[in-house]
Amino acid sequence: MPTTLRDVAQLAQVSVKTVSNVVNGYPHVSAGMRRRVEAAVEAIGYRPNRSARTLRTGRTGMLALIVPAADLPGIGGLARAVVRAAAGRGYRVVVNPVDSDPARAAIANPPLPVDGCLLLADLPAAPGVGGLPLVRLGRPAPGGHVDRVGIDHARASRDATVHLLGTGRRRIAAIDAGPGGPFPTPPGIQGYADGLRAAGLAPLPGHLLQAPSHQRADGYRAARTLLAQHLRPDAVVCASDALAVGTLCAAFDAGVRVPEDLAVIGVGGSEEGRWTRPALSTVSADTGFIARQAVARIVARIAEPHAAPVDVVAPHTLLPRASTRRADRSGMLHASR
Amino acid sequence: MPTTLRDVAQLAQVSVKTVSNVVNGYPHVSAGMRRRVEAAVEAIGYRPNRSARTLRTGRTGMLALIVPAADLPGIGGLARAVVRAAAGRGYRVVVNPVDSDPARAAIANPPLPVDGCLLLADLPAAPGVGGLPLVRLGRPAPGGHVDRVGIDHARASRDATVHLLGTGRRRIAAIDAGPGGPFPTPPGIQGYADGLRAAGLAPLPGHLLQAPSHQRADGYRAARTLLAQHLRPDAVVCASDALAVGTLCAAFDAGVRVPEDLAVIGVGGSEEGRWTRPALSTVSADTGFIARQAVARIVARIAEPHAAPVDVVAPHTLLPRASTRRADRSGMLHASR
DNA sequence: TTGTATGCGTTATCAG
DNA sequence: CTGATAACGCATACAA
Repeated sequence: MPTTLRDVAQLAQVSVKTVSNVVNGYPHVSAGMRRRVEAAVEAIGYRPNRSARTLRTGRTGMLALIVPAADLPGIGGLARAVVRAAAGRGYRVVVNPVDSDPARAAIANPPLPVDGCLLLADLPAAPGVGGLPLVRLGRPAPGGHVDRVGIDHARASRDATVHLLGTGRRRIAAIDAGPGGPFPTPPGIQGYADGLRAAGLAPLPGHLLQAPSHQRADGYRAARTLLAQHLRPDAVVCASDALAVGTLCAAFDAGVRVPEDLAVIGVGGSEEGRWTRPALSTVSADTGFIARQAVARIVARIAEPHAAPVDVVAPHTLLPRASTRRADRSGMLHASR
Repeated sequence: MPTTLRDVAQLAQVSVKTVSNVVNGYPHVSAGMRRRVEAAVEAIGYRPNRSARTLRTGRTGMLALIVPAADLPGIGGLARAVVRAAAGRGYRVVVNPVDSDPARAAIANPPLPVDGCLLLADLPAAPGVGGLPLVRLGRPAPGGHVDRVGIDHARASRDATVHLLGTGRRRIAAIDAGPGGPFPTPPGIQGYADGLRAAGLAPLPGHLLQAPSHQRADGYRAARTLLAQHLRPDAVVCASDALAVGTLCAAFDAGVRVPEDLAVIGVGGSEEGRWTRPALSTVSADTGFIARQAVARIVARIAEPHAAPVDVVAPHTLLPRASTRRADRSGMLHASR
């Protein structure tokens, strides 16, 4: 027994069009009429039928935020930021967790009645798949020309590396993750190597790891490998906070002290990193900025589907915390100053 | 230029009805016809319009999972479980993060075109708000008669308390959280007190804390208060993993060793609890069970809106990890064994 | 087994 | 400023 526009019209003794006008805030309605209709709406408890509205207008007023289904640090914070940013522009957001593998299908098969998609995570996705406007969050798509909003991961890694160098570390390792396919060099590794080179150093053999994905367990495994090296690193740059959390655990389990024996830094600025002990140093992405820009992008893309793709680089900030604290009394080889 | 059923019909030289039949898997269609139509569908790239379908049938095939917008441990895992369980019954799930305060409005104002809502978190919600079928996940609603699926929190707390007693702890404190309003005694506190009583003990004054909400920071603050007590507890039962993570951090920052000086246990069985150090002991809820039952409940509720509300109690398991490990050599007062 | 016709609740076009 | 009316794309009762 859903109540319709006609019911309201009947009760208020007006036409459907008038009710529609009132409901949609059409300006040219007399005040008296408006109040009469509003009273009827209230009395009968009318709620517009979104499906009918969508069918008619072709717009849903909803955006999908597609995220990996795994329980990863940082997703919650980004989701909240996106919801807020979208609300400011009259859009609702639904979050759509997808398993990493069938992801392609989930996107290609436009499952949700939405006006556009925000795609988080390193999911493979051709531009405009499903015919839906699409904006990537995070890393740029391997080859495709798609709108994208995110930090410069190479620079983030470089900044992290420089930070570690500044605290006296010299044997710095790196863990990146993601689909390695079309990438010549993963940006995390690239920036790390740049940072090292700028200091006249070079990555040691076996100090560059590429994990399959950004799970804490991937970071854990990679870190174990690292810590088993003959020349054990005294610091690790992780491409995400998830990897860094895994690294922290691996160090603890191996009896390696953080930050005394090993400094660890992540990328993302996730909430979870504030709640590890030692607290996790991280290169924090400005999620508010990313969310606002992403929403602005997708809105623009919806309006102008064939415009040239834009790449928005979000600012990042290094957040030094306990996990990279300078290790003054440790037996470091080249401790500076 | 969206392609419609008519376009397909025209191309395949059949009626719309036939195309509809094929698309919807109607059994009585000749094989040849089916293949012809399918070819046309493929050729033209037809995708059914969900809004039109929903308008016609009144069903969206979607469920909303309403969660708190905060970045909390455990939500991701539950969301994944719900998505899977729903997929098994032909439903898609959209996750809808809501800020804790305007939550009421977000629910009352049925925002999403869905057939039903699964409501996580301790949001206040009258039964059938928004006219949508509703199932609560987690704690039972204060007074309302609503379907609900979740563990028995009192028993979970009791089990946790008994576990701590079994490891030799005697000065056990408890931290619960949530809207305290209509609750006579929060279930977490209740079960904890029961467990203590069964061992002939009683809660010490100042050892029962009620935090405003299940944030890590709430746990942190409560734990600080606890650790500042004259008679410092040697164990804490937390009503959620989020509170427990905060407690872990508070202990670390205060120089209190876990588990030697303080045992900590949470409730939830979240992924994050596996990645703290020491790893967090927890009373793990069977999320798969909860998700399946919740979906079964909401499906039943959609079919039978006026049936009597059901309360499904999910099984829980105690997962002992390092954070409650028996402290053999510590200076405990009444160490048993 | 397949085709025709109707209406789901809205918005938009056009007169009044 | 307001009212009648035609789509929007689909599923279904009914007819063939």
